[in-house]
Amino acid sequence: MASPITGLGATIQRQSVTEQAVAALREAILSGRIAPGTPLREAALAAELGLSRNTVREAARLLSGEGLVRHQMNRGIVVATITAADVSDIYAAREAAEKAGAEALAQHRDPVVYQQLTDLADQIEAAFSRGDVAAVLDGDRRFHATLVAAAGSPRLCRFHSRLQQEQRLALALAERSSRELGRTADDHRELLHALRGSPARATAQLTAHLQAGAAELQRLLALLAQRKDTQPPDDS
Amino acid sequence: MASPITGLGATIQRQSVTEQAVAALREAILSGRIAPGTPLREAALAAELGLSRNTVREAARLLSGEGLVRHQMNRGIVVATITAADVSDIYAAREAAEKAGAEALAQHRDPVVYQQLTDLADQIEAAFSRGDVAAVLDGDRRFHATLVAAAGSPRLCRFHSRLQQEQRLALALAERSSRELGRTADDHRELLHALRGSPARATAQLTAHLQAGAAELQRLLALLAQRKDTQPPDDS
DNA sequence: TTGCGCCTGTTTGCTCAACAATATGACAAT
DNA sequence: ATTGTCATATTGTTGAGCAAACAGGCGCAA
Repeated sequence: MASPITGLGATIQRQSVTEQAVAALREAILSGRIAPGTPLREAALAAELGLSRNTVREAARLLSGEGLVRHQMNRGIVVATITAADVSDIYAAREAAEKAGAEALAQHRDPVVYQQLTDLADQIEAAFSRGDVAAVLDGDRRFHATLVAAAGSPRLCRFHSRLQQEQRLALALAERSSRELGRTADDHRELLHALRGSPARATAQLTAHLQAGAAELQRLLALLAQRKDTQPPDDS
Repeated sequence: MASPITGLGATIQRQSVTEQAVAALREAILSGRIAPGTPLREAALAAELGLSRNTVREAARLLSGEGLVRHQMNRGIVVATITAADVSDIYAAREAAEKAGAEALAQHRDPVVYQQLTDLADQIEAAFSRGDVAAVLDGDRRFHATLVAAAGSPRLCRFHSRLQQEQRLALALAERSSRELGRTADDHRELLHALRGSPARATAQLTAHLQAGAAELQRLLALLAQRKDTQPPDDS
């Protein structure tokens, strides 16, 4: 209707200051530069980001919708913290979403998706063998996101990516923490193989994969908590 | 830890003005008092609600996170509209969530949940037989919410209720529109029966139930759109 | 010591007023 | 019919400001 010339649809998009603030804060939080539990002082943020307090407040409301931040009446904004209960909840929800993807994939058997998954499994393995933890985690995220995308539901994808975001928040501190994720070596290959098989096998393997992941994250979380308890004064 | 006396946990909670505004707007939107597609003028809203424009903006950001409202850069806030594509998306996502609930239920077979579902099915039937459309729809929502709750994942529940909210938005206008939902008579009894049976039967029936619902909503939506096209000047 | 009220600085919740940038619709010019 | 121009409405964002709520320290009484 409006653009019969070329496929240039929604290419142009400006970013409001608020949106930029959201992006900046999200990045800072997810990268672990702002630790979970940290109170966010509005005035300080406004000063640091070089914008008004009102704008910061709007940004915070957006982030609150993403679950990265929590508002406490008259007490301000706090970076969300992920408890053990949250972790199991997140993984339960992920399982629901990814099972939908696996089932859809088992039906349409789209070769493109399989190709993407194979590539990602390769990338993960490569990253793993060269000890690039961040790349492994990123690959893992994309692998599972692709799986969910196979269901073809944008809302499910958004939900899932929100879950992944929260999960990422959980290990924001441990992001570059050693080889705790030893299992991820060829786990994805195995999962991919199962995804090529019968639906039952696929979902079973998926469940196992996720439960292993959840358990591992739980363990890592407990470890971190313990470390925090042992050496409270860490300021240098 | 903090309240060892009685189960009074988070009973006390104040509502900020912003939250009240959110509640008021949400109610107005879901009840159909503000039609989908309506632009929300900040100044007008501020005046009507008796608060500042900035607060309205914050509330809008919150609602945007709920998907009830959309922001368009320099063009303002618009009540979200649900397209046919959205409807199928919503139902696909709902299916994923509710299947998780059905599977969990098939495992633990919690009699309490079955009881709740039975009660709700009764309520729905009663409401249906006395022609109370709103009550039928409400019962339907609660039935499916209870099913999802059986999975025991708060995040999944929130996601599902958000989906239901969007769905509700879709038929905000048609809420009291006749007996279009004839099928809902004992459909839930049937579904409940299947939920008591094997997991396979349960999910199959659930899929059927939801697809029927989606189709019906699509039809109703098309009908409304057509009606809109036929008599554009409806102002009396 | 423990518990209590009181005071004080800090931070939030919210308002108000203002201004630049942008969109929108009408109108004139081509 | 298309384009340029312009007035108007609305948004994006700022900055200041104030009342209320919180947090922590201090002193006083039990």
